[in-house]
Amino acid sequence: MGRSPCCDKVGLKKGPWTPEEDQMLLAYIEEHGHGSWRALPSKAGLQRCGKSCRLRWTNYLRPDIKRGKFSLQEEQTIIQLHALLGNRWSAIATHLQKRTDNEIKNYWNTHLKKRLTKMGIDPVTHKPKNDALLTTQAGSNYSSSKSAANLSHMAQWESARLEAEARLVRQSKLRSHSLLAATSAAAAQLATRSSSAAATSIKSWSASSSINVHVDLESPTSTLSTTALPGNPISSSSHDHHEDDRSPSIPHMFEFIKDISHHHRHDHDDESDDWTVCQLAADHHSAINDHHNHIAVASGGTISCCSSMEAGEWTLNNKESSNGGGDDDVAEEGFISLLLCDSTAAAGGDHQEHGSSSEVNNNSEISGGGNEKNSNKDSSENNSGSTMTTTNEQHEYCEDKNYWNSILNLVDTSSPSPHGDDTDTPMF
DNA sequence: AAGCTCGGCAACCGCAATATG
DNA sequence: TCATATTGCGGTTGCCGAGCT
Repeated sequence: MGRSPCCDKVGLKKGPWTPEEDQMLLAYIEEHGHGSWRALPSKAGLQRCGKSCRLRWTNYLRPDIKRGKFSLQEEQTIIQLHALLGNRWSAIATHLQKRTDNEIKNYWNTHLKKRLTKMGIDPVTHKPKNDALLTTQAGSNYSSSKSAANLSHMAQWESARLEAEARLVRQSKLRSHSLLAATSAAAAQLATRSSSAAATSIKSWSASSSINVHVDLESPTSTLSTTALPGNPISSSSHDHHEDDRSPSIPHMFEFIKDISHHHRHDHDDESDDWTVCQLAADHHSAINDHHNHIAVASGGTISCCSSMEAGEWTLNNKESSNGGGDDDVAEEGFISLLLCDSTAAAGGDHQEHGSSSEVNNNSEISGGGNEKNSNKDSSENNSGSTMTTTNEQHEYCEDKNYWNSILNLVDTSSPSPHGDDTDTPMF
């Protein structure tokens, strides 16, 4: 049968820890390690439950915890990651070394959230709060499309991201089990399974973000189909799109990330990885804007986007990279790092392998910025005339980019660096 | 000086996922 | 396979100190 009953909570102390208790816990863990938290309190002579001990250790006593004021860099990272991950504090904490999820959560709730709110930014969606107002008041096509774009951009972003994450995870698993994963049959099977995983993820995400997304799990072509429900302008579908679905939001997000990277690592000699990712991102957006595009993320952080006139079918450009198999955490870590253009963290990801013909990025266009990149790709690969759309997108894209710039700039100005060494770092 | 309000943070609670017998 | 323990996580609470009236 199951395990022995859990510790009863009768007679166990609650509330703030005393220095003596801290000392007892520390001494015990230093000597024996924590092992089983359930058994620890009695062994250590503490009148606490194991859960309380674990919490105290992980959030306070652990020696590798950095305490004190958050640096500007840390604030930036938290905001970035929160925009990407939402309230997944533990995931955010993994990217902020020596900070606990609890600390980050508290800091967000007490500082950053309020700051964004003050600035008129919804801290949940990271979008201007007056979007809805604009929609209802203006009523013009442009305003509608802009607000729809703003509404949909996070949805599209999340959908694409989750799909990519799921694909990375699946492929990592697959590769760890077989060296023959590169066969087309395996790739097709992988695409099938990852679509389901992504669909589940998207369902989960849409539930948490109060956005209704219908996921068609029955597609015989392994198509991830997310269709906006009536009244919801959001659609991340690779098919079944409507006019309103076109959104410049993805590039603005990626441009945002690109700028973060450019700023954060401006002293790096080789920024090609950053640009590669951002170029990929821009292409990714182009692919999404095209109603019939394929997006594939191969293992090791290699992202491939390929365009097709065929109705939304997800394909996988299965590129074996040199870093071998990895576990799910590594895959996710790599992808998040990829999103953050953090080549240091993503060093194992070989995402510089981007020159294959199946991929659409082209570093020679870097200096042109995201707009040019998008339109270049659109014009070269999407022959379904999108000139007008592209022009509008560029306009809205610039506004969206300004939005992200303004967020971080305002955060910057409203939060003077405790170190006073960030004056040369315009956030974006 | 006393009372009140508010912000920050440590800790608790409850749920979900995972591990184990 | 199932039941239960354990662990991890995110939301929430409540204490405490600082600032204000």
